[in-house]
Amino acid sequence: MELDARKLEILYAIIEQYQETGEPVGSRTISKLERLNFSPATIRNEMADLEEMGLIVQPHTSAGRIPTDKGYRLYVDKMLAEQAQKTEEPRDLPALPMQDLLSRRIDRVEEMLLKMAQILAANTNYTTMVTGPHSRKSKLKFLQLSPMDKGRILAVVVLSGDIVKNNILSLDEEVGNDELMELNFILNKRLTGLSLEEINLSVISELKNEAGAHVEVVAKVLDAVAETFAKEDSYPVYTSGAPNIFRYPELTGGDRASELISTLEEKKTLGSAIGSLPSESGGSRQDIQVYIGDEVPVESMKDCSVVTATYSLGDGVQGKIGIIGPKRMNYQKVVETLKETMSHLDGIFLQTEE
Amino acid sequence: MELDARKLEILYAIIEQYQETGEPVGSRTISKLERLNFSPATIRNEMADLEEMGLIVQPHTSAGRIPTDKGYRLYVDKMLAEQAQKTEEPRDLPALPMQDLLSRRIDRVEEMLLKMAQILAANTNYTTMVTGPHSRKSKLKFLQLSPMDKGRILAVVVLSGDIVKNNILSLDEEVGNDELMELNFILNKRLTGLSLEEINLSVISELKNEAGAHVEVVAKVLDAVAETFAKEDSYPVYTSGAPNIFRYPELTGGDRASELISTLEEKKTLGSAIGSLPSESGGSRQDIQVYIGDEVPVESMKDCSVVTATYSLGDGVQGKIGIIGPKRMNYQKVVETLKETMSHLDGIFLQTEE
DNA sequence: GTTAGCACTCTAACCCGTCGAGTGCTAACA
DNA sequence: TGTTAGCACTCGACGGGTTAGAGTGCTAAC
Repeated sequence: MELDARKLEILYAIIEQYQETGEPVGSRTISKLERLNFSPATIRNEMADLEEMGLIVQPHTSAGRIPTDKGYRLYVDKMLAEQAQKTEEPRDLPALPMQDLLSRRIDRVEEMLLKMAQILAANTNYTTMVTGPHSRKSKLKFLQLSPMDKGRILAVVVLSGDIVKNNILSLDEEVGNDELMELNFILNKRLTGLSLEEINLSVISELKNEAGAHVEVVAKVLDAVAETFAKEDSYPVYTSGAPNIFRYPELTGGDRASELISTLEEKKTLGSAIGSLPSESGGSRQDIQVYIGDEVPVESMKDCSVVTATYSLGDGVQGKIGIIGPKRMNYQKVVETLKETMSHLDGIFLQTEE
Repeated sequence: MELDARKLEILYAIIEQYQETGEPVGSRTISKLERLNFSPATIRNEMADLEEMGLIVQPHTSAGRIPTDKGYRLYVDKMLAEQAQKTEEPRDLPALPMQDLLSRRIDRVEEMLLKMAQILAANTNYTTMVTGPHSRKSKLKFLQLSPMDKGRILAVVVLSGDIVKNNILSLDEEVGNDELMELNFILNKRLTGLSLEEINLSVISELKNEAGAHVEVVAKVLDAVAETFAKEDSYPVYTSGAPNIFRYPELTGGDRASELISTLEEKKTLGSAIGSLPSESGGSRQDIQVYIGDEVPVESMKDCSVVTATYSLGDGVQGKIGIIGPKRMNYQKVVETLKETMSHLDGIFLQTEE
């Protein structure tokens, strides 16, 4: 079966119509379009072919057609190819209010990411998630021990990408102020610039030697450092716009809504599922992936599509932004919005890193 | 109309039955209970009286009865009074797995609160929210400036209650390491132990004098301190168990589910609504409040009940824990669980503050 | 290759009768 | 006087039958 230009036109028309209404699209509706001014009967013939090719289906006999995953895939691939062509976008989308993010003093990356998730959710009417920045290649930028109370010190650990984490350490022994300064110096000297793998036994034993009496402190600090590197909770996940799923009846039937909301609340699972998706920075500079239906690696999202982008803070530190919506989401708008967001982010980092 | 003991018994029986099933309760069901072994007709007479008193209603003619807000209120007040009586609880509830929290090194209060919300949600099958600790009387414990990159320094601000916040400050001028140490010393000397109100103009101008050339740094640090004190985002709100609302059909009909989830996602609004509830630590030591239906100060929760407890980290630093469920929630269990949680918390803080 | 016509199918909406749960009322009973 | 049995009544839930409308596939004509 040949997939000629007209069939494609019809497929796209069905997809776009279905995106708007969420209702199966009939032949009459299509035949009313200017660019496809044929009689319903003709359209029906073509639709039968499209169905045979597995691009559309009928939910039941005598209903209109809706696109299949395969149909969407065709549509999306075409669109992505076209987007790659035109380097300069007409940018007729309403500009995102990202200026806020830009102009604000960006002191905590995490806060900015949450804000970004919120803006994206509000603008797209889909659900968004952002994984915090992380990296295997991430390095220790510096660490700082400060006295707090009797018996407790504050250890601040900073990784590349400005990932900051505080740890309050309770000590059994008493450590004087000067000694703490000394420890600070030693620790930074030995550890700064190292990645997690590079902090091996030999480094540790050297450190312990130098630390002299304060082995306990060193051990606890190293724990804290390890924890900062560790995925488990230095891998925050921000979500926003969860209630948007209620806009799409096909996502809220049965227990689906409950399952989706649960998945979104379980940020750890979500983060590792989405965060570990490959970021094939192969071809284009813009690294945007589209997962449709069954392609989504999360069980409860098999009725959804997910569009992800990878952002990068330099030094190999990166994270993912995901937009989660119904399979009939407006891929075009989502992809463009994400691209725009990525350039904003680049702007911010050029400015910050300088 | 007299509200005698038997009427009360019947009311309680209706409430308890309705808690289990969520279905209107008929006279036959009640008459089958051992302690109320009367004929359905007798029960019906009593029920008619209870309805006249506004304690129960029929959703429609010829349906069973369900409790009104007023009915619940009576029930809850009675229960709270009884709880206040017996000082020693039999504690037949399954123990909460709070040991994890206790045994873990508590380095970040916020993390512990989130964990607590999760445990409570999992144990009660309701939705929980916890507002982060805050206080008008909160004091600056200490602050620490450290060099990060060229032109940027890390300012760590610690308030009483171990509220820690990081701020990355971008400076126009270059500040040497020794100068930074000096600034550190000056700032801590002047500011440690002060509350937000006490950091007034005279303190600030003194500081600026002492700082000499580095007025810019001082200004930015003060900004950072103010921000840490400020409610807006040092007032985090953690929620957990949002999907639990789907267990209760009366909360998910129509757009209610969507509105509830939205409210839970808008943590700021939620936090200020719940967080600003009075914590009348008047009578009992255990400060537990129950809000039923319309008493809940959040529009989208008028079909819910909310039970709150106030926790306190000493030094006037406190926050709230809220449990959100249907009006037919198991108040008894929720109140007891909250009480247990509060004693756990007390345990943790006695240990920490020591 | 396109179109009009037609018979067919399926869903959604509606009506209607039935069933069962539950009520209120009354009259009889202890 | 409080309790109970009996009875007529009401209402929601359920199932079946009908109808209206949307949309299809097929065939024959253009």
